[in-house]
Amino acid sequence: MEKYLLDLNKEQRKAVIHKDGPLMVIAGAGSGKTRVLTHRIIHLLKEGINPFNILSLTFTNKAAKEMRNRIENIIGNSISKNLWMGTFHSVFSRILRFESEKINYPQNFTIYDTEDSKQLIKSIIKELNLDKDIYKTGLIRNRISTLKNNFITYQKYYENKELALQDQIAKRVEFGKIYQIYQNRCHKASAMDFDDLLIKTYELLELFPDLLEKYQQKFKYILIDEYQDTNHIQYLIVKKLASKFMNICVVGDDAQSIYSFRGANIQNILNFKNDYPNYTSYKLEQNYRSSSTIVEAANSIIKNNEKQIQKTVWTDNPKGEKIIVVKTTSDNDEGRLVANTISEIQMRKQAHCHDFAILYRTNAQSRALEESLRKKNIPYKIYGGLSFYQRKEIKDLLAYFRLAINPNDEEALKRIINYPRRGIGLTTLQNLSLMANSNNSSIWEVINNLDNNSKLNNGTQKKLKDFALTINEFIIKSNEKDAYFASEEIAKQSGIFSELYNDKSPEGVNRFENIQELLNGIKNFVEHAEKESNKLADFMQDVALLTDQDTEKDNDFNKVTMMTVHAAKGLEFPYVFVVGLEENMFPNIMSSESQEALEEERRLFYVAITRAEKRLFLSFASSRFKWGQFIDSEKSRFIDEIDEKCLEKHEHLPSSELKKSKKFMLNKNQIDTKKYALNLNKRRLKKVNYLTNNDYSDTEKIKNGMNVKHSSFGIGKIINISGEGANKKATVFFSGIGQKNMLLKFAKLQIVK
DNA sequence: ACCTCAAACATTTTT
DNA sequence: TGTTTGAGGT
Repeated sequence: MEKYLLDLNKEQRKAVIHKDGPLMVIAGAGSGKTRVLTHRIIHLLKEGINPFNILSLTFTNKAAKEMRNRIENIIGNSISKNLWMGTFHSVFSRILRFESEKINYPQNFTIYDTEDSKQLIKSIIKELNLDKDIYKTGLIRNRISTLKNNFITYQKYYENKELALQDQIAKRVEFGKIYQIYQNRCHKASAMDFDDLLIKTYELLELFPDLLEKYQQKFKYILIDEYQDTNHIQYLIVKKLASKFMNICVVGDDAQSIYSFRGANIQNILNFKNDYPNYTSYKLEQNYRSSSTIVEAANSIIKNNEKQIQKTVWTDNPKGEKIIVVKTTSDNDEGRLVANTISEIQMRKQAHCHDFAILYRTNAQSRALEESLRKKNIPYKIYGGLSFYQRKEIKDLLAYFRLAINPNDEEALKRIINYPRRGIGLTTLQNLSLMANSNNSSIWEVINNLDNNSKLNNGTQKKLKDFALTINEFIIKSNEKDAYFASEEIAKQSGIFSELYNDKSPEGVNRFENIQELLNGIKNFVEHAEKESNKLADFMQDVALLTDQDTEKDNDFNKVTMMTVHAAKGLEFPYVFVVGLEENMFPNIMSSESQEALEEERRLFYVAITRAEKRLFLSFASSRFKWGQFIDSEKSRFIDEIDEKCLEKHEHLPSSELKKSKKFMLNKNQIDTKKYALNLNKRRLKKVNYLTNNDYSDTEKIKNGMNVKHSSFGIGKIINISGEGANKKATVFFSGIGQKNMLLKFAKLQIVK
């Protein structure tokens, strides 16, 4: 037997060497799902299948990368690099760029991220003069996205009475109009949102039989990871592609389907047998990851769900220690508990930071945990939240890049037309937008073809012409020079570089460093790219599809991982903390209405605890700080669903500094109301301070040359005074920060002698 | 056009 | 509690 088949168990091996035809692998948590996929691909290659004929779709870029690496290690880079491997979105965007003219898009189309989509919807709602309290941008975007994921275009929406009725009930009668305009504007901007990448691919295959034939021939073997999380449109595409050779292999676990909010349809995996009647299926039920206690606990939870494919996950692993469940008084207390436990285990067992993960239901929970870890000097990394590419300064610079590649990109243009300041304000932009809409062109086309427009005064026209000149130069540079050269030029000439360089505040310095990091990344890209594909457009192709996990830095290696349970899917850690196990939190309040939603929360919890290899810690707080006040909370029902004999329950006694006020601890409500009152008082005090300051401040006494103290900037020197009375202003120089103009009325400056 | 502060608002998960 | 929006002033 070949070496690569030796380290597989019987079932795994059957799945790997299965001949042609539809194949479904139901893989329980920790049962070696990725191993089966990679080995199957290796097996196909060994059997002489051309790597160009294999399409492997994963859920994240990271998973794709990891698979490619594993395959490369066994079979070599020259073969593995030719595999089609990536997320649905990245693979299909590549195909769409290749075939773009067929669907009437330029090759350099932009990919709008969620924020771009929201901004566009916001402007459409404004232009239509609709009530923004009824038409909430987030909701509208979600609805459009859900419709698209179910392959309901705006045309189909108009034909569907039931959907129209839903919107009538929600008093959003203009929804269809917004959807239609949104779609047209995206097209006019040569932009696609995430969902378009799927829809347009399907349309491409539907409208052009020759293309369908071409890609069916190309992708003779199709493998799909995390099949339980595919949505309807993905399902349709795959079905079309696979319909000729039927060599489709799907791997998944219905018990880990957690993305229904994104349109994932658990029916896809449950109905596989109907779609492909002559299918074969294997079940991987042996768990290699977790202690038997953890496996048993996981089983006891998931059996509460009604809808599922029957399977029994078991393990040969030792029993291990019991799962610790701890009740804490507050979210901060929970944070301290986690931090203390981590450092304790680290000392006793010589575990490394990267052995630990803290998982939570919502991103907002990271704050309290972060604070506790910082206090204990435990290094950590947070995934999710604001990723590198989402930061303002990065998005600003990227917007210039986007414009250089596709000047019709409306959202990019709006973002930077007045950043850095060049005196093109809201009124001008509104005018431009109106003109663009009326002659059905893009804003850029209006700006680029200005000839003595009567609606704009001469000064404004001059500014716009200058802007057009700049962008046109960027277009030329990005076409002619390599990505690094072009991006550096753009960073400098746009004014972003100096804008950030001159900001010497700590945040400003950080922003400047981020810009440099981006440029370094581009430099790296150019050094590794082929000559013919080292342009800025090549670099920008996938940027919108990158996430936090794809940009891991080297120095992030030995750190405690903090992430949402969703983000933890597919990962494993020796020690796992699942925090915030409270009703309305986990299960989340948004999911409490329906049985289906609750079952999904349960699957999410199942995913959470099956991440753990050795030890699992569950915690909940009886009170949590939210929206500026303490909210009482109850233990999550999921804890009670776990088999008692797997658990060891504790109540966490707060650390020493709180023990001093022990008498308050007798009644948690008491301490909460106390804290709350204290907080209120603080706020009131702030207000009073502000008022009194107004009356008795040193406003009148402050003179040029004096040293003053500011609450956040520290000591500075007055270098200029202007205005009188309430409008009296001072220019103050703070060392290390720079000059600031401030109204004395508000600045609360104290004279320093 | 730009700047500032206070009021209003908001948290589910993400390619 | 943080962040975004809007009013009102320059």
